[in-house]
Amino acid sequence: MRRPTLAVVAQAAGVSLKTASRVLNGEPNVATATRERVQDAAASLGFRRNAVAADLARGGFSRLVGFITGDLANQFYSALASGIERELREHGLQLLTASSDEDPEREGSLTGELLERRVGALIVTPAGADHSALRGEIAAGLPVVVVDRPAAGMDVDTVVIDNRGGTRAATRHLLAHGHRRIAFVGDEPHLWTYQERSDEFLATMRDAGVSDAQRLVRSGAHSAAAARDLMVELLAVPDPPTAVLAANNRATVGTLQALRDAPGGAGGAGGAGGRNDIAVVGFDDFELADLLGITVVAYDAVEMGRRAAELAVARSADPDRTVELVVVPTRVVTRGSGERRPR
Amino acid sequence: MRRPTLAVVAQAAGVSLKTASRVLNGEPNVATATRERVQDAAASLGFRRNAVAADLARGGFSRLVGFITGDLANQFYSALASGIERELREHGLQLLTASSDEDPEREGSLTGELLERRVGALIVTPAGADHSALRGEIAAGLPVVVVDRPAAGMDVDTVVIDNRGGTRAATRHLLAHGHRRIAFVGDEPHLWTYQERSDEFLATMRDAGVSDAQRLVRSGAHSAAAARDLMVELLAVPDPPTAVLAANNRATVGTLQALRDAPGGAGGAGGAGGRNDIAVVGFDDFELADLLGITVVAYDAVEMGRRAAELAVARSADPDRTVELVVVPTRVVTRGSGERRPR
DNA sequence: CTGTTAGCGCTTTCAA
DNA sequence: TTGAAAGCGCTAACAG
Repeated sequence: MRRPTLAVVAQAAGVSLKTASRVLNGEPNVATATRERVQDAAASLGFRRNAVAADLARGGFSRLVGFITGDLANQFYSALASGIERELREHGLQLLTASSDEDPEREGSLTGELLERRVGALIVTPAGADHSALRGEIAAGLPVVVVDRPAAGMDVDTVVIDNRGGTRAATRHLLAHGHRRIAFVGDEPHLWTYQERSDEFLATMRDAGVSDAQRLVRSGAHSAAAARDLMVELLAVPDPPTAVLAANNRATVGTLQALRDAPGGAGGAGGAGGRNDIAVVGFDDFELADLLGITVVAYDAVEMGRRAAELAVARSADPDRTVELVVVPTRVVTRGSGERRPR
Repeated sequence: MRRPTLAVVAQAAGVSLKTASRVLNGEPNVATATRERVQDAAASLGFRRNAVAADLARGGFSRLVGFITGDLANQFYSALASGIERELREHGLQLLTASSDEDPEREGSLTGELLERRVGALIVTPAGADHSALRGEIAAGLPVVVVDRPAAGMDVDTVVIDNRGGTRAATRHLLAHGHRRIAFVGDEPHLWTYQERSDEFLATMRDAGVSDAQRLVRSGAHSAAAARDLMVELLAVPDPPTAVLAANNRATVGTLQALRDAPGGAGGAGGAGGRNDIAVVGFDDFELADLLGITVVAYDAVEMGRRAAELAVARSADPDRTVELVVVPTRVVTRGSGERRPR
């Protein structure tokens, strides 16, 4: 597939290459007649400017922004991508996505590939703890924005959820409904978000005078299945919980499955479970939480992506601006499951 | 941010530009000593090859594949994107995504932008009916693959769901459980998927001896809210339905909301609704359908994306291969809601 | 208003 | 085994 070049268009229109360039880029100082001649030629030849060549000529940078994330099939990441893409588009930039599958090594090689593509900026949800590759690029002046988890020890623009605020609000919500025995079902303990959320949970419980909250804290709920197992176990401990704070959406699903399948409880037929006497609040909103009547800590993931892209654009424009930390607010959405009182 | 170029590396290594190029591209016929010298120089200078320049020199085509879709925040599309990206990566290609918001005009301009970026292929979920822009590109030799909906009147590689097969299976499933009064809640009537599904629904009903099935067919359920309204109305007609086929995931959600909020029925407390005597089968699987006990027609959206990317790659390799139509199979996943019998 | 002349960073002949 | 030179398609001065 051979496309007509600017030179061909220029020749067809009987003008110089530069004049054709001016017309096709909408630059001023071209006679109307000439302009039309060029436009006609371009149209009839089916000309499309070559953005690759243009970027190269302009100094080697493309109008592409890279986004390296865990997996686009995950709702949270795709919401981020959607927000990023929207914001970039406002600035005439395009989004280049790559999935790391949360594998630090893969993240490294993807970073390399995107850099070879000369992306103008990079947005990353860091999988690993080693950001040495990125550090070099940042030092070299590449605008980098980190989303969802901060990059330890790096002075870089960051967008994160208000994990502590959300956890505190959720915990207080359950406390306010009379619960004292509250379980916490969290993700892998090495994750930053786990640490933030579990820490704040314990602190809030302590402030409320519950000193042995640690007793009902569990980690490892990276999948719904794992969460279910954890919840099954929690239901069997002495002095079992009357309420649960599920610290991510898979934890919430697993928790609900365990409660549904649990024997005893107040009965009830619906999806809310066999143990629908136990209060549940989930971190992360999800489609159908409404239908299931699940109270959650919600936040706007699309907006998070948008803010990240905004930071990337801002830093491209001014490499010397001070590093910014954006904390996305959360809110408790009450839908019933979190308002049950202990019996 | 000024990056070292090949020329700089070559100079540092004391070789010609071409030799450096050979080394960095892993080409043969370079003395081992020379090779090492170049590699050292590249490493210490932090050299990264410029893929933009390389592609340009090689003939103007980038190793990028464009994906134009409705909205990445939509689960279905992001699953497609995930599958596409995975497959492309196998072939050393990168994914460039753009959201059209289902706006044909926007789709057109995005197509233009991606073409300017000289994508090597284009994967599209067509929003509009006018594919004239694409047609020209295809004629010019650009590999184009269409996903989810066929592009009317265009001879192009296509990946679609087995809409008719899935609908038939779902309808028969409900018929087999004794239902005759089955409602169909579908998307916007102008959508190809709506037509396929509603057509097949009516045909299957007719085959089963139900000639007035049209009576309970509704369209316009593009959002859950719209679907809910439609279902509320359906519950109020004379001889109301004893079962519902919700023809997309938003329709399913809305239907369930309407059933939950409906007065009367067999009672019950859970998310399955106040009218949990009415059977429900949804087209499209969704997270938590399991928890809600919803029977659905499921298919693998990630696999759809993968197949689409596969076709794009195949056509890039061989522009003259015959056009292919991939029909992704569906299966009925029984979870309870579709197995209720009419009372 | 319009054209000429150099590149951008790399690949690709074709020689040496 | 290595290198010199000529582009890829476009933009960016600087002249006319």
